Amino acid sequence: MTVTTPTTKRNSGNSSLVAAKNAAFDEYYTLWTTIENEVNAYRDYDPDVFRDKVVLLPCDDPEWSNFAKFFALNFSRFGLKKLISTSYAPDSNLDLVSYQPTLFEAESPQFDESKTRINGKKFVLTREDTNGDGVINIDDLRWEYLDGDGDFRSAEVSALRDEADVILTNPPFSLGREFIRWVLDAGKKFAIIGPNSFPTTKEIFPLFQSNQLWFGSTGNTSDMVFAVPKGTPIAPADADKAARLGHPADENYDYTRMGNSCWYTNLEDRKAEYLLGTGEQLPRDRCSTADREAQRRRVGVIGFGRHQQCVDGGDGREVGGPQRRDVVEESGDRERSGDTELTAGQDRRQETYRDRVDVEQRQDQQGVVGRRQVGVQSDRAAHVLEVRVRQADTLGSAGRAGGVDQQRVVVGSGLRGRLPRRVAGGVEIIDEQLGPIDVELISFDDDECGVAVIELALRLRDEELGIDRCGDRPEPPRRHHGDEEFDAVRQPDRDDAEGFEEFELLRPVEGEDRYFVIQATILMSGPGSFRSLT
DNA sequence: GTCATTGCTAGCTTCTAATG
DNA sequence: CATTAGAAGCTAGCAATGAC
Repeated sequence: MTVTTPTTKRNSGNSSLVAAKNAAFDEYYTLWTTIENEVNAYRDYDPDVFRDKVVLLPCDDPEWSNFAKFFALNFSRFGLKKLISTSYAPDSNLDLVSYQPTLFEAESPQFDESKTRINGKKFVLTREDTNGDGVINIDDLRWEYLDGDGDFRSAEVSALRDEADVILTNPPFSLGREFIRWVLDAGKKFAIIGPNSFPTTKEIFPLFQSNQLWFGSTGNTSDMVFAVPKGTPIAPADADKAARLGHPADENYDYTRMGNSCWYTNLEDRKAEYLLGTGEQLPRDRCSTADREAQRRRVGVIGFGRHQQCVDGGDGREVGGPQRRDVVEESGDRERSGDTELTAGQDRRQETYRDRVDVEQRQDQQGVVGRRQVGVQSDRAAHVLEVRVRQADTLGSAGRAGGVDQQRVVVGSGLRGRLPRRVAGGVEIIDEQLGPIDVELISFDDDECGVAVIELALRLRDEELGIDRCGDRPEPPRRHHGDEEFDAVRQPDRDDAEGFEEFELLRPVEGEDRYFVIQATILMSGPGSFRSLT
């Protein structure tokens, strides 16, 4: 990982970047919690996501990498078939200032003074209890030198890739796009950390469009903290902020933060299933990858999801936080019974449409279209899923999300007070100017209305409006402006941060040029009260 | 108790120009 | 012209404090 040498003063322009390249180092360590939170999101969706799988961690030496430590520790619990971790040769790492082999390596019989500098290493953990202590863990790792330097593009590491089912790492950002291509070329599942600018690049954006990858579940809406070797120059403000985020300098590491790092993955999480109870549309055995993939492709999910953290108790239990599978299943039951469990008398938290700023040719339409209780998750709290549909049409320059936010315009006021109307096969809301989907504030005092708007949202996704049924047409028609899709994704996350859970972006299909966002917000009610989740 | 002011900070957003 | 493993400043939201 390369990072700019921090300065205490704001540098102007790219000089800082250039200086960074010259003075860069490659010693940024992903925190255990960063990995754990993200992996928990995948396992929360599918507890067997790693079961009987070969997991490859390129460029992750278990002597320092939390990736390797994390998966080694959880090897049995996750049901891994095999864990492979490779490291990069010190002499090939031009950013590495100094290198000393660890005692672990130096005291091993296969230690080689020359190879330790010019060869990468391969660490393998299998279901074989090599030391006979009755458990499979990091102590059972076997290692050897690679023939080459451990570059992921080498033939030998590519062979390991081909053997693997899932690949996770924090690759050099400068190689991140190449790394993603390297993974996707082999058709593998992956999760990596990269800069939030990836979706704006011409290589990655098409991959988002075609649902070959999406943002991970965690770390996308906050600064990501990394450990660095003691003495690494860090801007005091960054160190302070890392400390505020729970990572003050300790005896082993200093810590810094990066505001532009996030997860990218093609692993499933709750997005598609959770929104609108997608799971209930699928058969009970929907956990098959094929089904999920088909479902995802149908709905065109991309973008952020914010998961509540399931804290790993460290003993195989997951404590705290709702069990989301139960949420969906229970919600399905309720839905099938025709009971939307609208929280009558409770907080109807009306959406306030703020920031009415007239800006020509910009519009961002949204309305609350549904809310329903989706199940009791913890001892005392019930969760309520609020669903909104909005039209996202962020015309204008890309990369100006703030501008988009500020220039939000509320439209569709002509629909105020107009309820969805049941029609054959769905729900109908007609607006002369905006077409058949725009919804303004909907009260759920009328349960039928609540049902109707849910149906509306489903129709939006599943039927003729705003759906890109992938596969038929890999390139949906797009407008000339580049990043509106990304803007649209980011927007809802800011709109209602409290309890914000998921969203789906529905891309235009042939003959349709509007984008729609279905956004879900989780609210929680305790006994006798109703509050949002923060 | 209520309102105004101040201070802090999480979560972003904006700025920048060398480079290929 | 697109891109850049960046850097750090901005601001809404919140809490603390003070005035009344």
